[in-house]
Amino acid sequence: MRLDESFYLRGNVVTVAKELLGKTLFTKIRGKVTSGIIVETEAYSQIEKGSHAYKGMTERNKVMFGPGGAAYVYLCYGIHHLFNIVTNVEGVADAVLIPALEPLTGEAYMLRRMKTKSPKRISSGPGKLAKAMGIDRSFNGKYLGSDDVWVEDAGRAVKKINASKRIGIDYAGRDALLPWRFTIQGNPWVSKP
DNA sequence: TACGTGATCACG
DNA sequence: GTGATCACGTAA
Repeated sequence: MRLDESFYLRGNVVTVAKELLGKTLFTKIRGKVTSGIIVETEAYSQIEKGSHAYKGMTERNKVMFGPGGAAYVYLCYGIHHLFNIVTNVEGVADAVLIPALEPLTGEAYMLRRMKTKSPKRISSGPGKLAKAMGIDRSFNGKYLGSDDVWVEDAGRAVKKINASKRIGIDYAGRDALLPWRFTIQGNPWVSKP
């Protein structure tokens, strides 16, 4: 069953980040459907330095200030696209980064996008995930109820969630230590710590 | 451990 | 305008 906006509009981004584990992310691009189980998430809140929204709204992050349930996609280091899901109500800029998933359907399409024949770790890392799923900046601002990108609850149970500090935000000082990275413990598709 | 790569942001 | 910076990935 497809998640609707009430899932994303909730006020606690950490809760939403945890509950996204085990859900299935889909994209459909020019008729090509790919999907994967979300095995890793990172929560970002407007009130801490790790978030793009910490210093207020800019042209890049304005989607984060809209209502939950939109995709926030941006280019990082000039090369990689990173895929986030905006949460919370309009005016509060919370978001969940999706760094890794376990391929489920359309793996052949993912391999072609990655230009590799090895199925291993094609989506373990935020940049690789976006590339494998065909996500680029044209997805920025798209609502997750659209026909291009959505999340479904397949009723998959998550046994144990592991919490750790988020990756790549050392500049955030004390906030870099927040244990807001969540992974499905033991899942081999989780990105390297 | 080093660095490619280009949009973005905070200055003027 | 311009320069520093950046929620990564890969090679070595």
